[in-house]
Amino acid sequence: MKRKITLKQIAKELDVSISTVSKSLRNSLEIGEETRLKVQAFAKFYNYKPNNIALSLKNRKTKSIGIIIPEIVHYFFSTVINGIEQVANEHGYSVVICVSDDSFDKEVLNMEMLANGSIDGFIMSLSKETQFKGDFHHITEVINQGMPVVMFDRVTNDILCDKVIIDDKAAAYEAVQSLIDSGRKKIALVTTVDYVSVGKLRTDGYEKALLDNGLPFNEDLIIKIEDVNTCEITISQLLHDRAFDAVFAVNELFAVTIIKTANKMGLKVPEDLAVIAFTDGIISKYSTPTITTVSQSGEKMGNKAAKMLIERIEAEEDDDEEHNENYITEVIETHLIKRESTD
Amino acid sequence: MKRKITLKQIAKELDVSISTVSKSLRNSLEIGEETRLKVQAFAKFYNYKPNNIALSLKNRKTKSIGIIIPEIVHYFFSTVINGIEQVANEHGYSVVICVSDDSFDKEVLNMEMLANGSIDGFIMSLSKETQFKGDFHHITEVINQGMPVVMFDRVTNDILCDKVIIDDKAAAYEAVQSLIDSGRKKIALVTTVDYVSVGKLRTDGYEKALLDNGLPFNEDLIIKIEDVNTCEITISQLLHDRAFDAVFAVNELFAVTIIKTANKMGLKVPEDLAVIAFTDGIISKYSTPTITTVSQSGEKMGNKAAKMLIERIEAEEDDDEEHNENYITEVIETHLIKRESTD
DNA sequence: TTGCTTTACGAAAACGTGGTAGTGTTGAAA
DNA sequence: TTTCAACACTACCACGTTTTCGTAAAGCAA
Repeated sequence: MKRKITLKQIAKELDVSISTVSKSLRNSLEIGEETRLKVQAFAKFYNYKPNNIALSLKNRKTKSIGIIIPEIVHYFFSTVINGIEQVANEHGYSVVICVSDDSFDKEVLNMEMLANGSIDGFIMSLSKETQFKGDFHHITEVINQGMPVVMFDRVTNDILCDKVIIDDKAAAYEAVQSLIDSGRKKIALVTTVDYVSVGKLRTDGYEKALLDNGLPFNEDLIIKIEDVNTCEITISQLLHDRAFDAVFAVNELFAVTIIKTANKMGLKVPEDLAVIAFTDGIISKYSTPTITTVSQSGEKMGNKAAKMLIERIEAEEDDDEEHNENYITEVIETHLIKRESTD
Repeated sequence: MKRKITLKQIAKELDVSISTVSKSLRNSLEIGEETRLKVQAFAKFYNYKPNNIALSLKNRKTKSIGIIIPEIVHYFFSTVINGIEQVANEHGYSVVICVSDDSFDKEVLNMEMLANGSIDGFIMSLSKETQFKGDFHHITEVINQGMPVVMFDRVTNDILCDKVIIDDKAAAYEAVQSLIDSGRKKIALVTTVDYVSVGKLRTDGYEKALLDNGLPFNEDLIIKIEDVNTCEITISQLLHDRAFDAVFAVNELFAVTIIKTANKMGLKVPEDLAVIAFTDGIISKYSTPTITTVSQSGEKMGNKAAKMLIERIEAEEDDDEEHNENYITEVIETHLIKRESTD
């Protein structure tokens, strides 16, 4: 077991100075050819690689970016990570991932842990609890320290930074409109609790689509679910009353649960009940029937977010203390993927 | 925008030496109370936090662990990451994630990138290509440098290190046995190509269960699939011939595809065809019918792997250059989760 | 020989930290 | 008065790099 070799050890072994070794390896003309080649050969033999940590300290750049997300066992978030990782890798960056578990405290802790020099910038999606509390001091702090932050999906207007989102309202509008176009009149919305930003926006789009089509906006048809386990009971109640003939669910887990509940009650999808889900995940593709969804390319979001962050990071290098704050919000396109759960 | 404050800056500002500041903050008795409190107040005000990079360099410990996996948009792997992250977080470690994309080159590149001081140890699952090539020099190299490595799920006997696996053979045996117990005679195995270690082991278990029960082992009933898209065609052909009445699939994607194919052909699951899948994922829970699976707790594997790695890392600190090489292989328990796809 | 330029290398600082060893002052005991 | 300990703090080193500056030796012209 030989620990990794350092410049110092090479220098000692070859009886030259550290600087000579360093320069030889970077092919500096300052060093005579003989010495240079000797050093290079030696370094190659011992498989010398510069120590990243030392480089980070010197350059004040870690070449790694931090990702803070609410969950990782989650189709959408893992596609985003995938997207980030691709771009990061292309640019020689590593990604450090922290899971907030939708907890405010964990989010803060994780950010503090990474903010002390471990990374060059953050890409994050807010935890539910953070959105609920509306407390973003940890993010402000990081930004004030000059560390770039890009938020995606679950964002907030209270923080000025680059953002990557989808037009949740428009996407919801489009989905509901398509249900209306196929003749549905009583469309339910199954959503999360209000403080999750995207839930709110999707609700807005739902409402607008109804009103624009002269349909009544009925509060009773908005079903707010905190936990997917309580979903079934609520749904079956309403289905029993035949209160709606179509449903727009803000995620595919809700959607598949609704379909299963409907099936149990002898209702057929899509004949008796049309279903559209937000977020195109793996369940929608493989459930029976397959589910019509609003696609929301996590990979694209990740790509874009990583590009924006790296651009910021590398811009800072040049301008040095001169970062211009014209933050941009990128909107990723969505489209409706029609499958069997609608007609 | 104020950059993070350092000991040096505090020292300068308060006109004391850097050591005084450092000691004051660590509550050393060497420093008089007055100075100590003054420094602490100042540090608190400017929100001083020691720089992680400098600490890493000094301590030769990064407090982060590297994860190399073939895919991230993958239920099993993401649960493993989740498990690792939990334990890592508890112990004050961060996780750096690299995706090999099942490519040998990427795996090597990623490992090299992280091995130069960025992390204290690896947790990894081999890429398909690496298993195919049988080239593990990059791993040996890392281990020789004294960096602990824990492999999980897709492992190899050619590398000596700690491992976390499930007993693929026994689990497959159990699944097939349960199909036999329910009266099935013609059981097909839908698996991946041979070089993936787990695929091989599961095949072995399948074969043993058949032979132990006096059933013929028929090569024709082993369906090797490289790409899930080709699955449907092959399957429908065999189903058409009524060649089998039960199927054991090595992953849930294969299983759900088989069920859908069977349904299209008018076959009923489980009446006409019983299905068991390896790896309990989200699809099995939500497909129709829900799928009986061999649960393989990724989270537990992640927990265990992280614990083993951190133990190694922190053992090295003490023994220093004295690591004992009695590597262990931890076998995580599996069990059959019976759902609707079997009777 | 003197003075100047090249060549080829070395010393040292810097990045931020933390521990060990050292230093100077004060007060009290011998 | 001398000596010694306690106190309060500073100096210095190491971690591994890169880079700037310095300089000795050699070569060359005058």
